[in-house]
Order: sequence, then C-alpha cells, then structure tokens
Amino acid sequence: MTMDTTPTPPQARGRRGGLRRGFLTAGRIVEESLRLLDAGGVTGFSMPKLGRALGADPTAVYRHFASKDDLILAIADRLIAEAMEDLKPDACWVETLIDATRRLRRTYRAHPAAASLSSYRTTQRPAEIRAVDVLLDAVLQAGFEGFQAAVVYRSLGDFALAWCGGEAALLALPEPLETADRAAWTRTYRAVERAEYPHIWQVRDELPLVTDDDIFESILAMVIAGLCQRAPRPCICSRHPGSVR
Amino acid sequence: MTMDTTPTPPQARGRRGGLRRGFLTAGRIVEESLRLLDAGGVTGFSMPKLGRALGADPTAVYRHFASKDDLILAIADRLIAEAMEDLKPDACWVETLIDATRRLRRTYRAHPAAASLSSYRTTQRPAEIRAVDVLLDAVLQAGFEGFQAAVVYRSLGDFALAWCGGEAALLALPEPLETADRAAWTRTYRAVERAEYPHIWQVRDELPLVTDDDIFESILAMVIAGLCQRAPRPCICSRHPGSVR
DNA sequence: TAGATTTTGTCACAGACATTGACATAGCCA
DNA sequence: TGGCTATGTCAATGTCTGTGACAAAATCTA
Repeated sequence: MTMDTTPTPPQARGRRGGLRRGFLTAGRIVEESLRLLDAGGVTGFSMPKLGRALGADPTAVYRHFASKDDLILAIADRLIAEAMEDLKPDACWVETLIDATRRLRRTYRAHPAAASLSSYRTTQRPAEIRAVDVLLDAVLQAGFEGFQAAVVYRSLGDFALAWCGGEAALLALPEPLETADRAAWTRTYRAVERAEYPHIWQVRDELPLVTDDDIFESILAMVIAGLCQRAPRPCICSRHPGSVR
Repeated sequence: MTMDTTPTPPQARGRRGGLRRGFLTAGRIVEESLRLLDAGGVTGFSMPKLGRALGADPTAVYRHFASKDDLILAIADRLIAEAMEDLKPDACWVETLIDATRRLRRTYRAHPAAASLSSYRTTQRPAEIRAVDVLLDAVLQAGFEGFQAAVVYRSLGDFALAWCGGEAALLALPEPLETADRAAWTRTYRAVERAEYPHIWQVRDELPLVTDDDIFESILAMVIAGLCQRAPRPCICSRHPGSVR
C-alpha cells in the first residue's frame, strides 16, 4: 500500500520542454482515471490531478479527450467491459440475465466513484454494444419478439444500470456524508414516534438490519419473477417457474 | 416567457450596506433553487447564481445552509413533499404502491436537474419520513412482517428512487449530450452489422421506438408482479393476481 | 429604556477547476 | 531536406465552493 500523495511518475519531457511521443495514450489515461477515482473518490479526480498523476501537464489529457465528459464515457465503457469480461451465456436465459446483473453490480461496487459518474450514460462504444447483444440474445430466447423484445431488454438494462448506479453513488459519497446517509436507518428512523409514524415504528428494529445485499437480491428476484411470468417461453432449467399460460 | 438573464429582483439592502432582516428564508431559497435548476439545469445552478437571483450577495445562502450539500438535501425533501402531496392510500395496497411510484416519477420529470442531484440521498427530513410510513403501511397490508417487511419496503423505495433518478439524470444532461445519448438507439444501434451483433440486428427497427414511458411501465409491472407473487396476503381488488400458494 | 448578544447580510479573498489559445518540439512523409 | 501534424507545455480566463472579518438589525436582558 504505497501512499502516493505526490507521486513522481516518469516525466513526459526529457529536458527543457522536449517531449516523448506516445507517452500518453487513451488506455493509460482511462486506467489512471480509474486509479484516481478508486483512491480519492469523485473529489480526488480532476483533469489537472489526472495530468499530474500521469507525470504530464495538467492540461495534457485534452489532447486525447475532447472534454471531461468524453473521458467519462470512455471510463463508462471500460467499466462495462470489466463487468462483462468473462460472461458466458448460460444454457438458461434467466441465469444469464441474473449473472449479468450481478456482474455489473460487482464491478460498480469495486469502482463506485467511476460508476457514479457514468452509470446512466449511453456510451455507444464497443463493450456496451457487445453487452447489449448478449442480453438481447437472452431476451429473444425467452420468446419475446420485435417491439416487445426491445422494451423488455431496455427495461432490464436500465433497471440494472439505475439500481447499481444508485448504490455506487451512495458508496461514492465523500466519507462523512455516506455515513450520515446510512445512519438514517439506525438513528432517525429508529427513534420515530409511535403515534406519528405507526408503521415505521412497527419495524423500527428490523430496518437497520437490512443490507445492500438484501435489497439487491430482493428487488432482482421480483424483477426476474415478473419477467418469467410474462415470458412466452420458459427457461430450460427447472429453477425458474414461468407463466401459468 | 420572460428571459431573465440578468434579473433585478428586490434587493436585500435598503441603502449603503443596510440590510433587511428575514429577506432570505430557507423556504424562499429552496424555491429559487428549484426555479434555477428547472430553467438552467445543473450548470445554471450555483451558490453565487442563487444568491444573485435572490437579490442578495453571492455568499448569502451560506447563512441558511451550511453547504451546497445541505441545500441539496432540503431540495430533495421538497421534491418528495411535492411528489407525495396529495397521495391518498388506496383501499388496494398494490394501487397505493403503483400510484406512489408514478407520482415520484412525475415530480422528478418536472424537475430533472434537481432530481438528478438528490435522488439517491436519504434526507431524514419530514416529507421523506412521512412517505416511508405511508409505503410501509402498504407493505404491511400485503402481509409482510418484521425483517421481511423492512427488506421489501427498502427494495421498492430504492427501486423507485434509483429508476426515476436515473431517468432524471438523463433528462438533466446539458442539451447536446442528452440528444447524443438518446440518438444512440436511432444511429449506432440501428446501423449495427448483422454478422457481428445478430440479436441487436433482429430488433434494430424496434429499438428506437421504445419510449421512456414504455420502459417505466414495463419494469414497474415486472416489479409489481414479482411482489404480488411473494405477498402473503393478496390485494383487496381483483386486478392484481397474487401468489398461487 | 439602554446595553449586550445573536442573526443575517456584505465583502474580500483563497484555492481549485474546466477549458482555450499560443507556442514548441518530435516524429513522420514528401 | 523541408514541411506537416500530433502531442505536450504554458499562461490565462472565468467560474466555482467555502472562510473569515466586518457591519447593521433584531432580539433579549437588565
């Protein structure tokens, strides 16, 4: 664990303004952005800091990305690539969808600051397009067709991105704030007046026990159950009860 | 439609540094924040701009809110209040949950920039606590108890906030970006190679037709179906088929 | 009513950020 | 060789969040 507050990385210039061609690349910049975001959160990430961390000028990154937003889209695609890296479509389309969603969540939790910046964006870049194709495959296997298939895919995709992005945004909050937000359930909601908020009062002891994992698996199970109920074709394995039609 | 680029609102000082007590209030500040966010998006909203719009000093707001984050929490609660304003619990608990989710979405769509800043935060303020109690009521009516009820409530609440927040974040993107993001489905994904992305290709004509409304109603229906399937007690009306147990 | 205290607004300013335009040099192509 | 372009540097602009010193108004206390 090297505390790299003021690192002295290899310099882009040899001496007196000379420069090394190919010292910065899009790939290296994205990797370093991720490192910075992981280490210092959203506030630890800025174009000047990024340039300095790369051993270059604070404005050097602009030679490779038109704007910070442009860079964020590249980071978003990098995250999707990491999440779907060794995703192998299962024989059962339901398992494929569940697995993909869990993978996305795992990656977003590993890089919460990066995810919070980029989760709701459409990158239109290779990794995203690949992922869309894999998930659409599963949706088509479920027997959805044409417009229906398109709607179902968008529903599942946007759901996963939104939920995992929201979790990441909370994890990425500057430290005092995240703690305060989470403490809500053990302080404010725990200490509520019985007369005023009777229903909260009823479960006041259980509310603080709920974990992110509980919530995720619970909402995912509901979505999948609703999906199976509507799917024209059931899955191949016996674990996911489908519609009664 | 008054173009208020440089408005000249009532001034806080009468003359020569004198000042009017009670000129700024938390309520007025939140209202003006909302106006600013609605009119100019996230980029049109800053502490200095807010102060000037209120006819006061660029730093005046700090006398009422400790930080921008503090103000954002107040805005978040204001949005929840607006969303749940005249929510009347239906006799059918399923209808109550659906109605609350649709209301949240309507409010977030009306104030996308404000929502994008605040949707994933826990405000711990009055409107939020009230809303939690109403929704927990519905969950308890469904027959969930104790820890289960807590998990189900958190699942539904976080789902609604995350999805609607994500939609709002997209709507709140600075104009050229939102258009670009949306154009993905009519450009990039429409023009995909059949051999490389066969499943996208299959629904390439339908993908651009999918609207936000379609996606929202579709994912909401799945969640509700999954919920009804797991609810120990069915709803009172006949419109929401429950579990087969 | 007079004096002390608190509240609320103003002002000057520190430190950071995104982005731009002018400049310089290194590698490439003719 | 001579020029072009890609890439890095530098100086600078206008903006942002937040602080601390100050001043006047409202309120509280004697």
